[in-house]
Amino acid sequence: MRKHVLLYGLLGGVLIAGLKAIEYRLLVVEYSVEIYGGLVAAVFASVGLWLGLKLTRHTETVVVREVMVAAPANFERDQRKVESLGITPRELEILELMAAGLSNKEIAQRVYVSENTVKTHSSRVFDKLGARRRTQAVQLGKELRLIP
Amino acid sequence: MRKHVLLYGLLGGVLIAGLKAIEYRLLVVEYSVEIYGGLVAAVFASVGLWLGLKLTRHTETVVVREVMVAAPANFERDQRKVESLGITPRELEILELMAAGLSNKEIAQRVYVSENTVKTHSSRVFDKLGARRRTQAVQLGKELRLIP
DNA sequence: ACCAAAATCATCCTTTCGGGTGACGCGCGG
DNA sequence: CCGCGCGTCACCCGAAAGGATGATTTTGGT
Repeated sequence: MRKHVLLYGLLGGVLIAGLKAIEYRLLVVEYSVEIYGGLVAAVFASVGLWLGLKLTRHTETVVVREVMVAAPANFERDQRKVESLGITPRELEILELMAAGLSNKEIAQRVYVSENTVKTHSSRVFDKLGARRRTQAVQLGKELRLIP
Repeated sequence: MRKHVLLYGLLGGVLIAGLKAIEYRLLVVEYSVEIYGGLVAAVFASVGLWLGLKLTRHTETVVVREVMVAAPANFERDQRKVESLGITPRELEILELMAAGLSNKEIAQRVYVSENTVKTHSSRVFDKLGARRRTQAVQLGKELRLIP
């Protein structure tokens, strides 16, 4: 800012000096006064305009417009809760399939493991979520933003 | 905008004329040239600066930031689907409690009926929804907007 | 290479679910 | 009055789910 003012003043001085020189050289020319008056006007107007623009260039008003967004469209897993509960990726996967309404047997076929394995995973999930039934686990999973 | 330009030009003309008059009146004064040059400079600089400010004052940058707003707050039951599926209010109630993760026994205690009754209700709901498991029924119920 | 976590599978046992069936009472409309 | 829809309840049986425990294999990081 101060730089601008100094520059401005300096520029003014130089201009005045220049004009003075011009004045003596163009004394013989008629309307020299108007000419250099116009010059001065033009230059300073330009500089002023430029300065004005410069000073307000970054005066942006940020308008935040809140938009209703379909909530279920963008689901973001709460990774912190997942970690704090110590739920593994596989367990999360089984939980999702449970939420989709699949039985243990169907889940087993889907992920190519034995039904026993699915039961183990689900048991662990229930334990970590504090759930006793799969419907409860699903409900908690959705509430805690672990699954969509 | 054009108004500004015209005003600017007019003001320039007036100033020039004024200066011309001043010039003749102050001919005797030394440095009259510098004085009115400075005047011109000052005036036009001011005008330019003012114009610059004026032109950019309302340069608002509209930033649309999509914000997640509590969307699931508004649940509207699809009454048409409820009727078309022939689901009774009581069945819907049991379905909601199932979705909350309650067991048949817990539901029975909650609504003051026997567990057998809850089982018949749930069986009917499964039949009407085409579900084989309660988790599936819950999933379908949410999908069809029968329950929140 | 080694350790810990994760994933896998199994077995035994209990509880819960779900299907099927039958029955009873109540209220409402033909 | 009688039928119908709804809500209620019961019994049986097989399937699915859940708890407890132990074991083996994969995998990821130091």
